[in-house]
Amino acid sequence: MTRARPRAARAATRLGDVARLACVSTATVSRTINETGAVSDATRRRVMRAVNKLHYYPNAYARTLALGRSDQIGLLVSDIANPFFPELVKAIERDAFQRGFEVIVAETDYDHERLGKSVRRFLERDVAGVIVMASEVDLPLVAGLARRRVPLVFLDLEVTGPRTRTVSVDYARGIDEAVHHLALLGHRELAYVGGPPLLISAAKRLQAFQRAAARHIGPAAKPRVYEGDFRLESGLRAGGEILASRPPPTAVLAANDLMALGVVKACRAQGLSIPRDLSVVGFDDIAFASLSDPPLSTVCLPRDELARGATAALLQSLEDDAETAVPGMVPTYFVARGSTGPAPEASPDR
Amino acid sequence: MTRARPRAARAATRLGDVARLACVSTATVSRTINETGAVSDATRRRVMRAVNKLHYYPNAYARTLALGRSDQIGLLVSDIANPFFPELVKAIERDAFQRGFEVIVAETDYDHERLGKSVRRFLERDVAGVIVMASEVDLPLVAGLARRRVPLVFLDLEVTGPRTRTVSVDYARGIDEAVHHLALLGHRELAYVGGPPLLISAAKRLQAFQRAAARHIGPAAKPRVYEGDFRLESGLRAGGEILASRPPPTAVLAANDLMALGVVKACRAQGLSIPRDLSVVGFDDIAFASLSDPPLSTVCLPRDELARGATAALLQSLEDDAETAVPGMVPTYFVARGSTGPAPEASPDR
DNA sequence: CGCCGTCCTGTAATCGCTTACAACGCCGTC
DNA sequence: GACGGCGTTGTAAGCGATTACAGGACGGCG
Repeated sequence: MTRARPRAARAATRLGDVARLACVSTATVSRTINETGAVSDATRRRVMRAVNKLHYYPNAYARTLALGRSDQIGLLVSDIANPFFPELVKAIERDAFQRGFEVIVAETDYDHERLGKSVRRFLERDVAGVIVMASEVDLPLVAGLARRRVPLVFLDLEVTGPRTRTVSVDYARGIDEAVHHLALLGHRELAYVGGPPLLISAAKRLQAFQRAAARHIGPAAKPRVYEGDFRLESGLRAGGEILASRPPPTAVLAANDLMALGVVKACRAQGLSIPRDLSVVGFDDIAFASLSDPPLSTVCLPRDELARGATAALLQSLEDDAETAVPGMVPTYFVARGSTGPAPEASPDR
Repeated sequence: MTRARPRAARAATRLGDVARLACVSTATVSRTINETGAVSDATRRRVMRAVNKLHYYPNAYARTLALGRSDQIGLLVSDIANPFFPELVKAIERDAFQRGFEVIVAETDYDHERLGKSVRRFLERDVAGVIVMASEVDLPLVAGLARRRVPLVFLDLEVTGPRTRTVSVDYARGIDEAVHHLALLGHRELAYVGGPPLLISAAKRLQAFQRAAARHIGPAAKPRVYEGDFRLESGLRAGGEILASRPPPTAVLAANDLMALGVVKACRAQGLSIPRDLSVVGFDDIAFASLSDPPLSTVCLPRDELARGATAALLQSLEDDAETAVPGMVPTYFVARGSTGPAPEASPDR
């Protein structure tokens, strides 16, 4: 258990120490360091010398407390081990840093309890705003943030409310391109590996897929849909089921690259060749999509644009208090690589 | 620039508000919430009701300031977009959380200035300790932390000093296994793609490689060494150079998987087949090593063990003030997959 | 020479929480 | 009935910064 951790023994030097050494008041030291208020050259030099001599640096907690604001923004993601996220985190941190903010990253691990803890942590830290890129958000928790009037930005999740902005993803375009590509290659029997149906982003991807299938394959097409959880293993499992199904589909589209790679792995395990026996399309275009075996055809969701949209939207919320939420929209587009090819000649029946 | 951000308008409810509503003193509320000190049942209930009614949560900054400690530990990594790191971060966060600590992750991006900023941030946050897994550490910065008597744990970097512990990596074993494996397959001309030579971890890997080559190929073997920077692009570049060299090597070992995948990509770009034309071995065993084309033979550096070793070492530093640093040692081992095969029959000359 | 504005600096209140210390009520004991 | 101890609660002094406000020095001007 966590108990009785003692007050830290190491005593950092404080503003007062610097003040004493420089023979000035703490107010003057503060003004010098923060360049707020006039300080004579001679004094400034004296103070700076003391600062350097004592290796002083301000205590962030005291500073935040006195200032009444933290210049931190929270970023809530599902799973940093999913390679989609580090790239996003990096891009957001870069953007935020330039504007004078620091990012606290919290991970939900697709788990409601952890989500709750993360939100609480954000509140305790008094974040200036929160960017959410995790589908498993529930409303009570959003309410917690809204009550504190914390501006929110949802990525790929159309949540509306005061001080709430949205950067959404145009799934339709990229997925439509992908299905069109498959249709042109002669595929008629498609399968789809989706995310947890309760996740809105998963539902939207599925819907985009079904519309595209109806359009490009035909309204009677009833592609089979398998349920995954966005992790590789679930793609592997779904891949096994897909290969066992009759008639077997000739192409599979997965709701993210990890699951698509899982399907690929399942095929390899059965000695099948991609794209000869099965075409596979992923979603996200993570860095490894282009390195897999074979390079994965996928729908690219550009991280940089998402990040830029997110920080822009959040800062807009912070500056204007205006409720004029201009929703951002990030496009997606299909990238053809090696995992898609012509449909096999004969399908068993039909 | 960052100026004149106003004090936040949203007023959070404070301890005092709860106290007033519950008709008790702030001391009692604090004792109730933190379960420190006796509080009668009736009072506790009254306080908790007020807490819930007001949606109160404590202000982390004030709390930290009053407590004089932060229960945060710093984690310094080079690059979270390198897939080796998220897994490590995750494992460390899990471990630390169980022991009541929170992790602040800072990224150096292989850059000294950012390293400096990160260290300063740690100091301003008064972290209880720091775990470092980034090779580009320079001593002045370590000194900054040491001066504050902050316990340090270095992963894969034998830094000695007071309150400094080390978890090191036994490169020799895995790399020796890898080279032995290549030698058994008949390879005689090896090439190596290393990291920046100034990075100690890169130097150690190289040294382990050279020793292994001398042992398994012969003391006269002079494998060519190419310099990369641990990023995929540098492997791609090195791969190009390797393929252009005469006589071409028959096997390449890279100092991490990303560069190895770069080499693979370079081969594919030239229409060469792996492992028929060239065997490639990586290092780290990131999740995608097993999914690349072909699955990458690599030396596994187990993240979980590294994380466990790190948190264990840090907590030991925090609890005992003893200087009895028991250095941890994490093994590495070779994993044969599809990117290594028999050496091509005829080599052009010799 | 007195007054006033400008610059610089110091005093002290404040941010929200923890906690040492003191006070109080209640019981059981001698 | 006085006293000591225990359990509960309140008072107020920090934690280390920021900053409103006041004061002092200095120079220019009438």
